[in-house]
Formats: sequence, C-alpha cells, structure tokens
Amino acid sequence: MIDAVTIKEVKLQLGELCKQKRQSYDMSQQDLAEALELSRYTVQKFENGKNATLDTVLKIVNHFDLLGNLYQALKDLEKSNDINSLY
Amino acid sequence: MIDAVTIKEVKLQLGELCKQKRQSYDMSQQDLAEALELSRYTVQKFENGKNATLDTVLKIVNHFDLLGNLYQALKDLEKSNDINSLY
DNA sequence: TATATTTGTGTATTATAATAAACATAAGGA
DNA sequence: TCCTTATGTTTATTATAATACACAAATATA
Repeated sequence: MIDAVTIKEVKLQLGELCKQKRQSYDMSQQDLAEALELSRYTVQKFENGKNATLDTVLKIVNHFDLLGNLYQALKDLEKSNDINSLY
Repeated sequence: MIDAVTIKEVKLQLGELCKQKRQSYDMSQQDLAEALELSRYTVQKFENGKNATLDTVLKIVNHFDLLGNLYQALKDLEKSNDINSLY
C-alpha cells in the first residue's frame, strides 16, 4: 500500500523545486521576484509551500524553462484515459 | 523552431483536461464543484482557462487521481538538472 | 415541441493572494 | 569585528480569486 500524496506535500515539493532551480541559477529570492515582476514575499511564501495563484506558479515554471514540459504532460494525460493503467 | 508555449495556453489546456476528465466520469460542473466543495463558478472559470489558486487546481487534480503523478513528475524534475538534455 | 439539465454570464460580497515597507536573524566576506 | 547579503516574518493596503445569487442561452431528453 502506497501512501497517498497530499495537496500540502505537492505544494511543499513545488516550493522545493523552485528553490533548487533558483539556487542552480545562482539567484536570490529577490532576483527571481524582480525577474518575474513578483514581490519577494510572494516568492518566499511559494517556496515554503503556501497557497498561490496559477499565474504565479506558471511564471516560475516558465522562468525555469519547464512550461513546455508541463504542457506536453497535460496533453499526454488528456490522451490516456488512465495513466495508471496496468497494461 | 518550436513555438514557445505560453502561460495562457497552459491554463487553457488545464481547463480542457478538467473538462475531459469530468465528462469521462459523467459529472456536471455542479457535480464536480459539490464533490470538491468549490462553487460551480470556480470550476466554470477554471475550465475556461481563467486564473485560479493552486489549491483549486490541486483539488481537481487530486479528484481525478493525478496528484501522485504530479508529485512524482516534480520529484523527477528536481533530480535532473536539465530535463531537456540531449544526452 | 415542451421540459429539464447543463453551461455561460452578470452582480455583489467575502476571503485571501499579492504588494509594499520595515525589521530581525543568520550566514559569509572584508 | 564590522559590513553586506539572503532569508524569514510582521503589518497594512490593494488586487483579485472564491462565493452566492440570479438569469439567459444552449443542450439534451421526454
């Protein structure tokens, strides 16, 4: 039995991904906020797993060149009726 | 040269995915809204590509049993420094 | 055609994400 | 040690997502 992933865990993981990507680009929270025309507080909260808007998330995803990947993943999910198929 | 995906397109695709999944479960917007304790208007706007909160998106993703997939995809992105690597 | 259901839209209100500014703390470099 | 930078947190304000109605327009269904 695999533990179900929670919404909170996904938000925390999203924040971690942002932090890791940001640091790999050698940017501070302030740098990222300015690049995306967001406040540092918004970046700060996002990286710590708080709720955010889709626009904020996608701005960040886009900045790290992951928007195309996300789009393709969504397209794939739409095609397959059941991604968890055993076959 | 591949056209860059826009934030607007991703939001529209997210809405389409929701609509397609919802219909595959034979649910109305009202049904989905009630199941997730959201207003129908919120579901309506999301399906039509409007901005939303991360909580709303993840509630919907979770309802269609895609939260684990999303979590794993985020974990994978964190590990690989460059998902677009040619190697 | 009627009737019911679903979807799209409008308005007003409430809840909350985003912003701006300030300040504390911690870590690192001079 | 001092000075700088980055992060975390607070308070107040603004912008906007979410809600709760209502109603019109499609879209089934009898």
